[in-house]
Amino acid sequence: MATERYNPRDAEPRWQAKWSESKTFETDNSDTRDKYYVLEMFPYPSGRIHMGHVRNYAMGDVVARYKRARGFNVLHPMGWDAFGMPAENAAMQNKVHPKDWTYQNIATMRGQLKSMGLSLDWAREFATCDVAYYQRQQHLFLDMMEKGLVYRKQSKVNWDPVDQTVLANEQVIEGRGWRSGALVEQRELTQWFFKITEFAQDLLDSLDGLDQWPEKVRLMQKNWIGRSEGLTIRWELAEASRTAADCSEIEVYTTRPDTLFGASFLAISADHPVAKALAASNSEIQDFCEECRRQGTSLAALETAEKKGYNTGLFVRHPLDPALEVPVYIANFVLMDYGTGAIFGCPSGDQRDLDFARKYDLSVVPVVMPEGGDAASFTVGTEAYDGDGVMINSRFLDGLTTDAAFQKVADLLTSQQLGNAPQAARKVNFRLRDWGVSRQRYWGCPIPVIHCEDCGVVPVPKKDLPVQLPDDVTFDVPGNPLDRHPTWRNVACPCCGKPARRETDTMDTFVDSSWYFARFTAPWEDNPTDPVVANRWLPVDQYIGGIEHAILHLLYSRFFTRAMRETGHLDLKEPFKGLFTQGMVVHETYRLGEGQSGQWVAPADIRIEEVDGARKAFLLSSGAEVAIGSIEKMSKSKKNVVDPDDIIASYGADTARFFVLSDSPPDRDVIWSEAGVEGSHRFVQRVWRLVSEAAPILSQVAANPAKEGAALSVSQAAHKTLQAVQQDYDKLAFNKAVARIYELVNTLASPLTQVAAGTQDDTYVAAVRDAAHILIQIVAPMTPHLAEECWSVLGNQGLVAEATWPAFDPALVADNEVTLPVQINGKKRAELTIARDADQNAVQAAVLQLEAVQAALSGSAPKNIIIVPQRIINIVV
RNA sequence: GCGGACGUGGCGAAACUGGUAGACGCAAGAGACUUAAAAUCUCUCGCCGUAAGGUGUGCGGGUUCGAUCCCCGCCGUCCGCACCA
Repeated sequence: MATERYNPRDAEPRWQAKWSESKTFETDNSDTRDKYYVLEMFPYPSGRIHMGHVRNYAMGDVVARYKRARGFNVLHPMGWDAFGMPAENAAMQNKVHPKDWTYQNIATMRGQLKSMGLSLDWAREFATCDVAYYQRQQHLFLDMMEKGLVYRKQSKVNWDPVDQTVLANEQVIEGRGWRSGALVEQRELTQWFFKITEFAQDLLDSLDGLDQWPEKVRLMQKNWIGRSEGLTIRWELAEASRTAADCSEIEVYTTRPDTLFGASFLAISADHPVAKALAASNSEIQDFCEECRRQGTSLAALETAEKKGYNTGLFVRHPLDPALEVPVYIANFVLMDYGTGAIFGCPSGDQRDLDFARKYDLSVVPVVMPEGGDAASFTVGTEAYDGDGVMINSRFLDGLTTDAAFQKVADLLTSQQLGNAPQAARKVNFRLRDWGVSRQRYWGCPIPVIHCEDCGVVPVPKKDLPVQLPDDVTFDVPGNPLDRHPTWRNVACPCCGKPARRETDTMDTFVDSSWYFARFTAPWEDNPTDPVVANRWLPVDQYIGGIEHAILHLLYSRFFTRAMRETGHLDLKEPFKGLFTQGMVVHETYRLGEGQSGQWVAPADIRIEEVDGARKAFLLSSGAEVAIGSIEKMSKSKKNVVDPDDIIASYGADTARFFVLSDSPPDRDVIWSEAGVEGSHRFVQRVWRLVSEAAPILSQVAANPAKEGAALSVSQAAHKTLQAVQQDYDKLAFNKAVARIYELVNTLASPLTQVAAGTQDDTYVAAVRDAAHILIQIVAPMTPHLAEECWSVLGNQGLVAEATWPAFDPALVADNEVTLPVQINGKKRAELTIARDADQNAVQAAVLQLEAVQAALSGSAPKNIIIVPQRIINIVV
């Protein structure tokens, strides 16, 4: 019987409309079933969705649909990370208002996402640039200010003098602004900061509890937070040095107080107060410090930068022996904002210090040798020894382990007085810095404060929120339009009523994405959250997104969750219980011509042929051969992009979804290929053909699995697959689920064809219908439109999207007989099929009867027989 | 430099963390149906060998009845951090 080909262009919009009409995916906060919150990282509205989005949202959608079928009350929302620079760049280039540009992009991309058939609750959609959203963000900011989690301080920034804006480190390329190309200056600006360091220890400790996060991400965060335990030690300046330094001591942070007797110099940062004091009266020092500051802008230069120092002529006294005097250098490798901006150098125990000492001819005293070494002969030449070991040349520390020496020095110096304070203090240090959120830009959330000459920094009263971005701005002049707006920045002080001015900085867009997951739980609320509702929905059970957000976004969100707890908007610490980082979608590249004159060619403009067993690419227009290049992340510059719209238009959303979930494990990159997509499309068509051809007969019999007879194997295959796919979905192993489903379709092909031919009895048809239902339900999370179409053609009422997950029959899943591989000396030589519950003796007796075994033994007794129940038999001869 | 991950057919991969290596898909080849093509269906497909058989999970060792999996030493690829005291 002939059926029509499955036409996704007809079926997909139809089912999307149906889901929308019946509000299938709108979530009710008052539903009392167990909750499940699945969230994919929301997109930046750049203009169009790309394949990476398709993969990300397809994965989330499988989870959402699967959990819904399993009976959970699922929250699966979507929104837009809508503030940020590209909108301003577009404004400058194309004279379009950032707001218009952004909302137009959102409209386009919303349409694209809807065409994917995602089971999203669109009723909760918002964009972070919606006034309603950023008003609540300002509310949070004020609450955090009140709790002391927000403060202002002077901070060094990369300043682009042409664009008149602050640049992020990654926007500085070889010391120049990425847009303007101007030499970037280091400027001191007063900036707003979030006190993320307040939670440093907790952010670190809690990582242990995030057992559903990738180990890799936890490790990255751990390193980023960078906890170290050490000692701050005060070094007294020699009398003669005090006047020039304008102080009497230098404080140093060290994690290796055990190596103190190896100290041969002190090095301070160019920004250290002592360096500044010296520079004031010495132009050479001033020049050196300037040079140190300049090198800080170039990332590449840092790697190879030579270790340079300037001998200040100052001396400090050794804390363990005042008679020892140690020279003080200004060094280009010492950072002012880590530790105390000053270090002591122990050349024998640190490669960098050793290089420095060799360069400036400072003494190198080995103080630690590896355990079991010989103290008399141990020397350090060109390689420092920075491991643990035994103390030498360290007077009263000699013979101790590094660990014991650390403790002994720490105890001694913390109880020893210098002046009227302890000479040293134990100190835990973090690499993590406070989060600077000020951006001198228009398209962001305005920081809700007012600067008054009399009252200082005054928070905007909550009743006056939102502080709304003015629409009448222009981008024809560089700099922040808010800063030069004629009226917006002028405002009366909320305290004294005198003329004052608004803060014109806006917030880093990472702030916007640090709490959107909480807002989704009640996006209509007047307050940032409804704490009762938010606490019930959070944490997000499964968060899915790119590994590129492993550190910043996830760390900031963890911080915000803690801050929102302190301000009463939430009551939990960790926002994301499960995290999954998906791989990219990559594609071959094609290049016409070589070297400089070469041009990238889009996949759509070529055809692939096999010539003498080798794949070759040819230009469609001219037939010219095109070089097939490496497989890389899809990018506009390399033209190796495939537009999801095109794919959906020609193959349908189900094919696109199914393809991005097949083949590669979801955390690895998947290679987009035309052949692969066609394979997925063939699968979709095949399922439809098999089911629809059998449908007229299947629909006349109620589904019922077979317990015996001809259809038993059909029912067994279906129920086994059901069990396996269920486990795969639980582990997000979509590629394995796909393989299982292919297998099931292969086994059902013949039974379905036989049913269609009308050659089978009712019992058989009932079993096949049961199997078909299982197939439809297990593919439904991946190819939901196809599933609905099949479901309906079988005459079923209601939607698959609303159907309960089928239960597998344990009796059909367990085999009565097992086939065991039989090894002889570890190599497989035979198979033995035997009752599943056969005991050891029965197995042994049976295996010895096997021809292959008898041949191997040739009459003699086996040396050993290993029987692993239901696994394997190994006979050693 | 430090930290981490990975390495399996022509390709993407699987193998219940010690038990039949290569499931499933892609590509390729042969055949059936067709006037023909597409679609569909059947079969073959790690390597060497006509075959029996041998061999095989980056390379070299080790533990074990048995190793893709555990241990030691190399080689290679990718990612993160980067003067952090």
